[in-house]
Amino acid sequence: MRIGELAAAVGVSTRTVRYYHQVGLLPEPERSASGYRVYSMRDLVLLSHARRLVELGLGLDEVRQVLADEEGRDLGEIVASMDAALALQQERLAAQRRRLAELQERVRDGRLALDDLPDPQLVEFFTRVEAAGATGPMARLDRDVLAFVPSADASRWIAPMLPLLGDEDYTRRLVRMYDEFDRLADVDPDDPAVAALVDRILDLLPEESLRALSEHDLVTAGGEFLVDTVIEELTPAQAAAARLLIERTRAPHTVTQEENEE
Amino acid sequence: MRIGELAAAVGVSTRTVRYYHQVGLLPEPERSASGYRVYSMRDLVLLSHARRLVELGLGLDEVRQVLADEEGRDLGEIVASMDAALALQQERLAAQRRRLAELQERVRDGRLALDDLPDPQLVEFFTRVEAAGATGPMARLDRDVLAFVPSADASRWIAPMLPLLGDEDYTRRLVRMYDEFDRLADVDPDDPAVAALVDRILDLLPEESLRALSEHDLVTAGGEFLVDTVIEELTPAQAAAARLLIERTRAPHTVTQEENEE
DNA sequence: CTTGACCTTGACGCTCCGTCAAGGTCTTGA
DNA sequence: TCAAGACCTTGACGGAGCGTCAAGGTCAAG
Repeated sequence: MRIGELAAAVGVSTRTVRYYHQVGLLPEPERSASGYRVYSMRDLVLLSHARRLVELGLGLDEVRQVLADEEGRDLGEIVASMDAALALQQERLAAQRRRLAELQERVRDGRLALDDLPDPQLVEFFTRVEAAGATGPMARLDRDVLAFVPSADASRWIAPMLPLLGDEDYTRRLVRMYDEFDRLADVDPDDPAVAALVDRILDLLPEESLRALSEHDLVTAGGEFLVDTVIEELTPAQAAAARLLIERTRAPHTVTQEENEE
Repeated sequence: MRIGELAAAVGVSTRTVRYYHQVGLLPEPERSASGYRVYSMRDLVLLSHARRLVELGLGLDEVRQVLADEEGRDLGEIVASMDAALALQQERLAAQRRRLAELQERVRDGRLALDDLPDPQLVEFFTRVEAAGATGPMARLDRDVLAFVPSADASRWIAPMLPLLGDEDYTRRLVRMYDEFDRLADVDPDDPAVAALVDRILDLLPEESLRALSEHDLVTAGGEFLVDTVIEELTPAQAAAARLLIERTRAPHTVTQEENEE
């Protein structure tokens, strides 16, 4: 039997057989006068045994060990650990399919799949706010941040605002807020418009949102760097506003003016 | 944000991020004066979105397509086909675990895991025959052949002999048969011992086995080459015996002498 | 100023083979 | 008998998704 026949009989390629010789998984057989490999039934059995193990998922070196160990004693252990690994994979697969189903659902009814917010409440919030006209850089940045922050935190922050979106006037003011933040871009950091905007924001956001933000804020949620990164993307005046906002939410926000002396 | 922070935030290595740039999965960000890559929140969101898709099992080029399609319209299709693929994987996993469980069982009680016969009846047959002393080359070859032939065929051939193994005398004669086949090695192909052994074998094997062998013989079961290969492993006299045996089982074996004029 | 933690590009390694390439060999049919 | 076509040989590269040096340059802290 030559290599092609052997390979065909077991259902692998000749390259595979040669590779198995190369890595010592199968013994090199005798050669014919012309240098061809000549195989026997023994090789056929060895190869098909090896393939069974490979197809069960063992790596080639594990197979080599099993084939080398005339007893194959610890094959039991190997199999047991493989089974454990498979069970774990099954769980992961099931979890993946669950997530896929979720994603599928989101793709179907809400069409924003790309920027993939981690929570349906966030999706709803930004869908509505963007529909109302908040499409500038600051709205985008806000959305990006919320897409990254753990969704439990983010929704604690956003959820209290959802009912308010029924009020058209409120929504308009939210949009204006984003808008004014954008327009802060070219302003001087010491301009009173900065503090004024922060005041308006503190006024606009529901208490619960502010409390959620202060208790579990960006620093503890996303790591220190997150705040820094966000602020670095802003112009100086915008950065000043952001820092001020954070500081004011951290202190009980009812006590606003006394503590801030800068 | 520099590459290390970005990577840590998303939970990948810096090498991964650079690789994603290299393959165009993520846009190269701005560089600082010193050449460091500087990332923004946008990149953070893009990367973590990409990772979600990768962890769901998409290949990197699929992820690139999804990210490139700003709309991501056919993401629905992709997700659907992925789900199908996952379902298929789940089935395969389940099947693998079943096979693993079988193997585990075989490893536990019958310890012959190495030569891994495909059928418990074959295992029993050879366990008993070898225990009775058939350990020579011919017995080994027979086992190898049976290990390779589809197990349904092989067991149709072997099963009728199992009950006979209860008879010690019968078993002894089986062992002698293997033995004599081995001792045919150095004999001349024309020696009358060849035909004599074949007669004894035909006499010894149960009719059902012979019928199974003739109806569904090695040629149709394992392919032409199998017979040739086996015969090439034998000495001339053994080969002659094998050929004679095959021929005699093919013809109704009750009519033995008349047809064979060679 | 030195250390140590980062960053840069470039290159090789890993698994399990697939896929040429550049030959030599065997079988078959005209 | 000779050519064609199917096989065989070794050797080398490719590839998916990064890990892991190597040989430098940068940055913050002590």
